[in-house]
Amino acid sequence: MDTKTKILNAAELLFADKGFTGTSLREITSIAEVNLAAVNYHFGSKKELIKALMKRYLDELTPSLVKSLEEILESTEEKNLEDVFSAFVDPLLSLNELRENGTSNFLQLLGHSYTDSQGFLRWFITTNYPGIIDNFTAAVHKVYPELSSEEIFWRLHFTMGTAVFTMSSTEALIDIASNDFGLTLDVADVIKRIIPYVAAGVGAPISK
Amino acid sequence: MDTKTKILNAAELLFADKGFTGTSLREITSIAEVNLAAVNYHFGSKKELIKALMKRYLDELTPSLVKSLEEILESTEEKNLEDVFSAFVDPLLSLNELRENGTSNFLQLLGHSYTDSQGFLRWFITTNYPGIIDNFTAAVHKVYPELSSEEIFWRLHFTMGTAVFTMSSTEALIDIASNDFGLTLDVADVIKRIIPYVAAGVGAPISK
DNA sequence: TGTCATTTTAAACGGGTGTTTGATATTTGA
DNA sequence: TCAAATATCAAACACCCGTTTAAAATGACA
Repeated sequence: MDTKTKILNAAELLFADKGFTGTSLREITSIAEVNLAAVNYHFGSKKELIKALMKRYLDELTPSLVKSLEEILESTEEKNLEDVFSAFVDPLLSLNELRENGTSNFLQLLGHSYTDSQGFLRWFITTNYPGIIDNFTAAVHKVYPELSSEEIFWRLHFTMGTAVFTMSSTEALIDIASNDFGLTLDVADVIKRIIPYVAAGVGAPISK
Repeated sequence: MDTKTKILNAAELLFADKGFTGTSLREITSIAEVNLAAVNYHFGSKKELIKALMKRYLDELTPSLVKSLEEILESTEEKNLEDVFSAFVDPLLSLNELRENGTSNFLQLLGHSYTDSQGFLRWFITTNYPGIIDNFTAAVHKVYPELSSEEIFWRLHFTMGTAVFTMSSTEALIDIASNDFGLTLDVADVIKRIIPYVAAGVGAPISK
């Protein structure tokens, strides 16, 4: 495995767990078993490393997500909101085949992009806005025409909040679920529980 | 204003904006206009300062939330899920009267507790679990008896995710909403948009 | 007014941070 | 094969971190 990949893999592990500001380059290069200076040599800076890490997932996710949503848009069959969200689920779960814990790692990284440092959220949205948000808006509009695109925008972000937050705290929640309800759960289980929730949320009646 | 309060106010501002690990004691004491050593003198450590900051809100919020939920439990009138969530909204919005931007600050701090450092989420839940979660579960159970307490537990956490993440990114989102839809919004507007969403989410049909 | 506890202060402590340097290996292509 | 480009390395850079110290200032109370 080449140095760049070793760094990205170690960074993903640590960033997802401890956040961007909470993880040092020395921890990363130590786990990656490469020299400290390699990060700046290959990526330029810590900030660029973070972007490269997100890009590695987004390059995989965005096209399959766009395709999945377009299939709904072009389909002649009757579709409902759960179908629209299931269009999200398969591309997201396929990140698990790409890399171990790919799905939850990506969503946790996305969560840190929201809260860790100002600007990453904006960067994420602006570099992926047209592909994903427009298609999502169109797909929701198809199955729920009364909803304005403005309202869809908000409900999409509520939905992202739900997914991202849940994944960021999956470990703690699975632990609590096990202690209080005697359940053993994995990421796929949690996602299956989220779908009815967010589908109902996006499909909520329009308030005045 | 005494030193402790000056520190707490400055810490709240910075922690909410930049997270716990992203904010240094030197920034805090500089903005609070107190000596650097005052934090360790009055609070013991940075970690204890964070707990004191959360406690300042929770001492205010928990009793009024419990009371608000108990009113629904004891009410003989017919209640629906939107009523249950409105029970959350008033106590949350009243934090705005306690302190400027109190509501969004608290929710952002809560968000950082989840993602910033391992352990704070657990601390928050265990110190507030009986009061809030049990009452919420009972209130939801009253208006939606078919839902198991296990399912309610999950849907409550999805709801917290929605609220916490929306507030964590309110600034960016309000900005985008203004650019793309020509809207001017404040926190109360956003919360009003969230309620139908989360009420519908929690009230979603039970999946098999 | 003088004593004693409380609070504030400047300075230093030991250690960790991201980044840069210049020398040394390693790989590449003519 | 041998020079040129690429990659790795240990060491140092300048700076920021949370915490501690011991002296100075302030407060309360007899």
